[in-house]
Amino acid sequence: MDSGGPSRLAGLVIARVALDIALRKEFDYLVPAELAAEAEVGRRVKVPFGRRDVLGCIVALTETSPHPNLRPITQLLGHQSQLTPQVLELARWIASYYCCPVETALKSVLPDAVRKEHDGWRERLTVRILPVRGDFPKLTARQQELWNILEEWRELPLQELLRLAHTTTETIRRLEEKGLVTIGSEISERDPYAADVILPTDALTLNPDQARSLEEIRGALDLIGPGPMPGGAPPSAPPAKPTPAFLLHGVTGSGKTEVYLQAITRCLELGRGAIVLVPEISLTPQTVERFKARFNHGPNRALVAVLHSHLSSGERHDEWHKIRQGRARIAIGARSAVFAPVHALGLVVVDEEHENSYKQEESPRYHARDVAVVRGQREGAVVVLGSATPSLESYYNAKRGKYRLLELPCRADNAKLPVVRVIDLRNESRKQKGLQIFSHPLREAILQRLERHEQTMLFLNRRGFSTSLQCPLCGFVAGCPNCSVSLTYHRHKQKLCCHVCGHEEIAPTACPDPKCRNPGIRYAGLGTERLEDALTKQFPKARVARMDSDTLKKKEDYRRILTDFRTGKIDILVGTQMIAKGLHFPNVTLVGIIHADLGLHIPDFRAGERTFQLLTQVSGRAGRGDVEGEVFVQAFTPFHPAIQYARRHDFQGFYDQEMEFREQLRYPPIARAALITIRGRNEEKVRLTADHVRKELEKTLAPLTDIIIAGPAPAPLLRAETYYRHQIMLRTRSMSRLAALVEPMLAQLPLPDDLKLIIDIDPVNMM
DNA sequence: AGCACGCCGACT
DNA sequence: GTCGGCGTGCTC
Repeated sequence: MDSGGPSRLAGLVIARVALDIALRKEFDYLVPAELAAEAEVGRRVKVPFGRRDVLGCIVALTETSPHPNLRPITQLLGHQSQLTPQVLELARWIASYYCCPVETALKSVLPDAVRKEHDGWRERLTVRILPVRGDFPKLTARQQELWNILEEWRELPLQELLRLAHTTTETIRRLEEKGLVTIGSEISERDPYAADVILPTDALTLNPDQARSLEEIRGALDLIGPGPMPGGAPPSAPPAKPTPAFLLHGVTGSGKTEVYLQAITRCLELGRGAIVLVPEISLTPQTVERFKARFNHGPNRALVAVLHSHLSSGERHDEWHKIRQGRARIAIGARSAVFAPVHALGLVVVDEEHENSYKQEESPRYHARDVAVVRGQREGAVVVLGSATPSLESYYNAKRGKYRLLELPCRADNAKLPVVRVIDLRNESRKQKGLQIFSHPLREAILQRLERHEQTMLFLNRRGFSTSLQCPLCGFVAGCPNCSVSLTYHRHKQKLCCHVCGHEEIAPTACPDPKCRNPGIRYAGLGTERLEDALTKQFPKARVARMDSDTLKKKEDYRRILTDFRTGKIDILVGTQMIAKGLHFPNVTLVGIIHADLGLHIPDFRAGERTFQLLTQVSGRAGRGDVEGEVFVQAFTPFHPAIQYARRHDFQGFYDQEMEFREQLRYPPIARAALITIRGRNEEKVRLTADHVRKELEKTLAPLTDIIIAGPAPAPLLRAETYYRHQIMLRTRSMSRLAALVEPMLAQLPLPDDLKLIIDIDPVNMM
């Protein structure tokens, strides 16, 4: 072949490959004839790259390439294409919308466990009985015992057999020699929930609101029609106009999950699969169990596959393949499960759609809820977003008809929403000498619950014992050496900890300033650790447990504490926002929010929205049985709208009020935002570069008439993990137009290599 | 991302 | 005279 011109050989197959390294460039390779039959778009490959081998993914097949001297693909990985065309297209959309290289988007779309060069299947030695030919050989007692067990199981992994029969490999070898069994290596699928006993459940009776919502969703599902049945008619063409996503706004305890479950039932009846997204934190055994209990029984075992970060790499590999091979029709998982390669996708549910954990805080900085909506649209699947406290973005979309609003205004069992009392901590500190952690009414309420053997949950969104360590004589405050925050005292560890970078140091007993050395150093501010301590002192008879990321060291801790609480071994559960999510315990009749305005004064335009959501969610933990619940909200700014609307369970009121503010300042959801951060160790350099980036942006974005460029300004947390950060915020009506202009500009912008530029589209965390 | 090529300072 | 610093550029 001549080496001067492009490769253009008739009948020759050329694969365009996106490599696993983010080069913003795709490379062409020859497909050797012996691989041609199997090479398809979406297949992972190993290719030569320079003097080494690199893994990548075929993104297109062609017959021509502008490049001479193509090298051949070394190897096709796995047994089938790992990326369905739909998921590949989704990755392309993510790259263009979230301004990142396609390679980066592809990385998120396939779990690491599936991207590896070698198959992730677990092979185990397995013992299987053989049909007995001729006379049954004579066996020793031990061998006979073993045979009896094997006759019952027919086939068993060697390790399990050893455990079951209390014997050794040698005995099994004897049976093999006698021709009774074979020992072979076989793929054995891991099942992360193997140990769980899950009893099947039937559909619950819906109340009228639930039934109406379900009818609407079913209607939309029927409209997209049946999926490809095995051997049946081909699937009907997707409707020309996709159904808008549903926003299911249901108060806490309104039975949203039952609506999802019954919608999924219809989806399965249509021969289609479903994805259920839940925030990582609520991906508890209870949640998974609820889905498995409804769908994982009868002839259709392994219908539900689970994807989340606590699985081992091998478990994740196997769960993913269950979905890819069509053995699982329902994928349930956190953020990245939105990419699950579900066959004939019919329904995507995003539970607690307002949750910030759906936003990935590293590139690609996608929002799983928004990706779900886009995926649904493209694949003609129905999307249901559910929340008791929808994000303003979603509610706004519902108001202007982009989503269809479904409402569940009542609790499913007709229980009343709890009575919420707001306590003015300013008055309390005047009445009592100094500030008490528990106001008088809250203390009385706790005592009452202890007497009545009812349970209490106390919520404080701050870990540790004290927020800061201060010397009252010289004014010294212990700060983090790497970040611009003060260190939190953790008494149990006897350490000062940075909640931003994880830095820890021994807690001093005197002022560390050599000129001061004052032993009267003070710990100020309140965290969950101190709250727990105060409880055990003030209510010595109460059994108290704390749940925050400090007490959940092991995988099982979460489950253990919740089980203890459920079974009544704990009277009072203290925790951070971890306890705000989806847990329901009928015996909890009191919820106390120790410091409601903690998150209210952080410099973030969503501070009010977050507080409203948190208060509403936490309040929702109270009173789900037949006893009415009571909530005490302690606050220094009791008349703040976020607190007052939450007190009245008035989402609509909060929305209207908050939207006025967003409209005035043209903040999301009125406009869309993008946050550009420049970070580096030299603050001056960061500042100057940020100024320069702004000038470049002004030029590039001139065609956008509605653009607002704010900043650069120091990030609210100026220094984090030793890096100084300055930010520029962009706002516009059309993010896709902005992204299309900004991405190429940033890609070719020369930056000093000790600086990094990060672009975050639709940012959630402004710090 | 890696790795080579390439052009200027302190070593055998 | 050579080893080695990391700037620039390339890999189908």
